[in-house]
Amino acid sequence: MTPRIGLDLKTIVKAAAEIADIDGLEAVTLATLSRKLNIRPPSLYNHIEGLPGLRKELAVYGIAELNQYLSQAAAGKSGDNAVRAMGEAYLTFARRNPGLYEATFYTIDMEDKDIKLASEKVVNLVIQVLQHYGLQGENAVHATRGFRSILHGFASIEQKDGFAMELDVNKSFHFLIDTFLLGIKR
Amino acid sequence: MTPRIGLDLKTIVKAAAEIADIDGLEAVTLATLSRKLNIRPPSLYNHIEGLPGLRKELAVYGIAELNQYLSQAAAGKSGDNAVRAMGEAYLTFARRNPGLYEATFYTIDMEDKDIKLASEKVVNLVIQVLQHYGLQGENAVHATRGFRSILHGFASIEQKDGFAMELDVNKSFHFLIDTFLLGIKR
DNA sequence: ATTGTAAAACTAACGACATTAGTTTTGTGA
DNA sequence: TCACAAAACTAATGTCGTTAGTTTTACAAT
Repeated sequence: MTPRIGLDLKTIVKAAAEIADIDGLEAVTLATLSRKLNIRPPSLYNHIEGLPGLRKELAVYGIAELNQYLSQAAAGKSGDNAVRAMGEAYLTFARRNPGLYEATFYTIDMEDKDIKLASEKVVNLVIQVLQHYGLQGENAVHATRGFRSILHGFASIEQKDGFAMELDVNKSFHFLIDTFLLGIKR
Repeated sequence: MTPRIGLDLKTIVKAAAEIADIDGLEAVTLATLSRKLNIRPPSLYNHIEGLPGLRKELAVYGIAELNQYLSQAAAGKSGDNAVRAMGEAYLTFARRNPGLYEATFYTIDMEDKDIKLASEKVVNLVIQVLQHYGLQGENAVHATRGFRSILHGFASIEQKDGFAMELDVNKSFHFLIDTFLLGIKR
């Protein structure tokens, strides 16, 4: 006896992502979300574990989406081409989904199994691409951490309007990726 | 006729910074802050313009503190030594003041005069240090943006416990700085 | 010492929010 | 048609930010 089907988690999380992208991550509340879905706030508790649960689901969804972007960008490429493509894809994702991107690193619990699993996929993808440079053992991890730092740092600062000057931001990004590629071939 | 003196802004902002560093930036509310200061929440409105105003003051204070760290680190040094010292100082600040550091880039209004002023000081300091490498015009700006991205990205990911593996985080940071220094000497 | 004054701190109240408890609705499978 | 379990609901509570209006209080001029 399968009981009635109401909202499903995917619909809820996507609605939350829309709010985050349009009005900012702070605007994602059980109140705004329930209004968008035409239900009363307590009904959400049938699907998520309160506001913290919603934020977690949003983070998992965002990390999975980011992984999609990166995988597709790197497919069929290697070396500098792959690295550049992944860099572009990362920035594109962050620009197209500012709120969802913010959710992927704001108030996330790294101990959580789902978060861990989704994150590992991204890390493994980057490690795989960087293997082309023949980095030995520890250095492969260092390089991966460095690449993530560069991408997140740039995307994050850009999102906060942190690049004050007029100068073309895309050029700055390419400069940074090139600097990384040069430095990595030590 | 100078009226009575109550709390001053510095005391308030420092108390807020303590809450942020101990319990996280989210825990900084007018309620928790007023409890810490032994006053009622509405009294805070005599000093700050609500919660948004408090967050702004916290950001300005944090950026100024960061600038202190960086200035002292770079004093008397140049080139790679200065860059490395600033990198260390940046990370040290973020580690010692996690909540305050987060406040420097979370919900900040870059249009705000005070925020702009404090930020420019940091940017100018970095530009000054990077001049040693003889970067021409645009490239100086690109390099500055890149350095900021690296530092913020690394500090931010580390703070969220984003570096899953056991491998020494400090080594990763040095690897990244070295990569940047190598790449910058193109 | 006394007193006026302006800032600072207060009480009271409101609306928005997350959350819990308990009730009603409803779709599906038997 | 009907049982039932999930889904959605109403009602209520406590916390928060904020506003309005009142009281307190320390300093400065008398």
